[in-house]
This record gives sequence, structure tokens and C-alpha cells, in this order.
Amino acid sequence: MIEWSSTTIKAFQTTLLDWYDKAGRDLPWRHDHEPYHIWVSEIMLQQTQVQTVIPYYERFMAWFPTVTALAQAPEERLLKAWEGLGYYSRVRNMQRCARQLLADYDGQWPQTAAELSDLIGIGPYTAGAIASIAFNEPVPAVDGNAYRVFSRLLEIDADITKPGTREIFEQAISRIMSTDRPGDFNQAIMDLGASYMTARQPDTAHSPVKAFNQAYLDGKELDYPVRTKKPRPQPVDYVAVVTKMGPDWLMTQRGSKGMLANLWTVPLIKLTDLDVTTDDSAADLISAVRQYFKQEYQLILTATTLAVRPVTHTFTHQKWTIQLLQGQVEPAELAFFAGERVSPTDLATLPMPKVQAKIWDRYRQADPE
DNA sequence: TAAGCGTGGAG
DNA sequence: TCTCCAAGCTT
Repeated sequence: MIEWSSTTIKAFQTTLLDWYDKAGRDLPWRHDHEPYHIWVSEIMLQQTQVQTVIPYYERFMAWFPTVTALAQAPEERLLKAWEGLGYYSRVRNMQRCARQLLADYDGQWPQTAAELSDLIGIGPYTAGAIASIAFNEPVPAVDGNAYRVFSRLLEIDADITKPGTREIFEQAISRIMSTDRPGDFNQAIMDLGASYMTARQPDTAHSPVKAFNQAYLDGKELDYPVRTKKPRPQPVDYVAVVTKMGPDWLMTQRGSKGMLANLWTVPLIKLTDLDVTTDDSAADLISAVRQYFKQEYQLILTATTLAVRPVTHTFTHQKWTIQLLQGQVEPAELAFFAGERVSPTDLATLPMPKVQAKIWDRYRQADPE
């Protein structure tokens, strides 16, 4: 890692902020410095790109314009607002945070990163972002952009996937950042990371700060940031039973922990829970699923295979391959079923994950009525 | 500290 | 199709 003189630091601040004043992006959450607006945008932007977030942000503000509105919203409505964004615990934690603010802080946001970190769902990055942007506190906001930008500017060799590395960057950035305009400084770094200093194909030749970019000057830009690779997703086989009860659909709500918590899907069963493998015949699969419905749901299922390709869906840690069955049950014994009989009208109000959308698509492909 | 947690885009 | 990456936090 290289060190900058105070002269270099001053020149960098001026260059960066002048560029930001001229070329900074006009984004919906930059129209004011309301902590609620900054907070919502920052949570949505975690591991998610700006282009994806914008329509979600606009709708979220229309549905939940204030901390109080968010605190009082039904969870189903919250998850519906988040449907398709992923990492769904983010929005459940936001509601917990909103309630925490009302209960413990008299509805007033704390104004320092140290205090903001105590709130549910607000980690070191988000605390720094809110504190600097909404409250002008000179603290760094170390996200993926900051890792990328500063590792290249200063040739920082620490592995950014290691938790301890954050402090190295926080210290380096603290010495460099503007104390007059900390919020603009942090946002300028993000805009820089999203434009000239991207991960794959940086355009440093035209970057406003190329003269400060040591890795670029050394021809080693793509060596930064240093990170260890993630393991590839593990394959898991499922069977989805698209089940009708008269005109209605049989839907189940997932548990409150783990993947896709509290979201709704059709009955989705791991093949390993059925004691069958992908090599077994369709008849064996149906037989096992019938048994499963009887034992778990006290429902008598009639099922047929669907002549369509399985649905595949890749998560961060798992790759699902899902066989589709079409099922019917008699509307006799729903009491023990961990789910609901849902009318076509109500179906649209249930929050469902992307993988369920794929299941509907593939089902319609097989059964176009 | 390492693992778990979604989705979309780019190459 | 596969791999990597994107404004991270929690346990």
C-alpha cells in the first residue's frame, strides 16, 4: 500500500468533488438528505445494482412514505414490495429497525455512525453512508466500490473477503476523505466505482482520477481488489407440485428462517426428503409425492407428470433443479395443511420468489389454457 | 471467522 | 451454460 502526502490528498479531494459536482448521477434518493430516504436506498442497494433498485425505491416510497408507515405495515405487504429484489431478510429487518426507532429513539434518527450501527440491519457500511450523507459526519462508507477504488488507487493488497480488512480501508479512507463534504465524497467514490473504475472493464484512461491511480500507472489495475473466490453453488433436486382445488391453487408459506423465509410457493419438496433420486421412474416419484402429501398434509393427491423441462434456479449457495408435477386434491382435509387454498384473485397479493415465477412460466408452457 | 442469504447483468 | 460481480448484514 502506498501513502499519500497531504498535498496529494487535497488535490484528490478537489479533483473528485469537482468531477462529482459536474457528473454525479441524478438518483431519486439524492433529491434530499432525509435519513429515511437515504436509509431505504442504502438497504436496497446492498448487493444490488442501481438500475434494479430505482423502480423498487419509487414504489416503496409510495407505499411506505414514513418510518411510521413502514413500522405499521403488514409483513405480506412488505415482502410484496420487496418481491424480486432478493435477500428478503433486508426488508423484514427494516421493519424491525423502524419499530426500534419508534420505541427506543422517540422516532428520531441517531446522527452518528456509532449509534446507527446499533440499529437492526444497519452494519458498518450503511451506518457510514447514512451518517455521512444525511448528517454530514466525516466517516467512511466502505462498500464494494470503495474496496475497488481505493485498492487500485493505493495498491492495497489485503483480501477484501476477510472481515478484518475493512478496518485497513476505513483507516486509509479516513485520512483521505473530505471533512467538509463527507457525504458527497462517499457518493463520488460510488459513482466512480460504477463508471470509470468498474470491476471488469475499467475505463481509467478517461477517469478524472487516473493520475492518482497507482495500480493503473503500474499496469496492474485488474489485479485489484484482491479477493478469494467463492465456492460454486451445490446442486439440489426438488419436485414442485402445482396443485389445484377446483378453481383455486394450493400454496404454502415457507418457514420464518432460512432461504426465502415467509415467501409463498407451490408445495416444493426436496427429493432427498422423498427417498427417491432423479434416476427413479416418474411413477415412483408420483407414488412418493402422494405418500408425502398424505403424511405431511393429510391430503389425498392425484398427480401426473408434466412433459416439460425441469426449472432451474441458481442462488448464491445452491442450484435447484425442479421437476414439475400437476396435482389435484379433494377439498376435504385442509386443516392440517401448512398452507392455503388461494383463489386466482388472491394469488396476486402473495409475495413469491423468482423461482416460483419460473415454475408458473413452465407450468403454463405445459398447460396453456 | 465462515457460512448463509437472491437476483440480474455482463462476458 | 458458466462464472463473476453488484451501494452487506446476521449469526
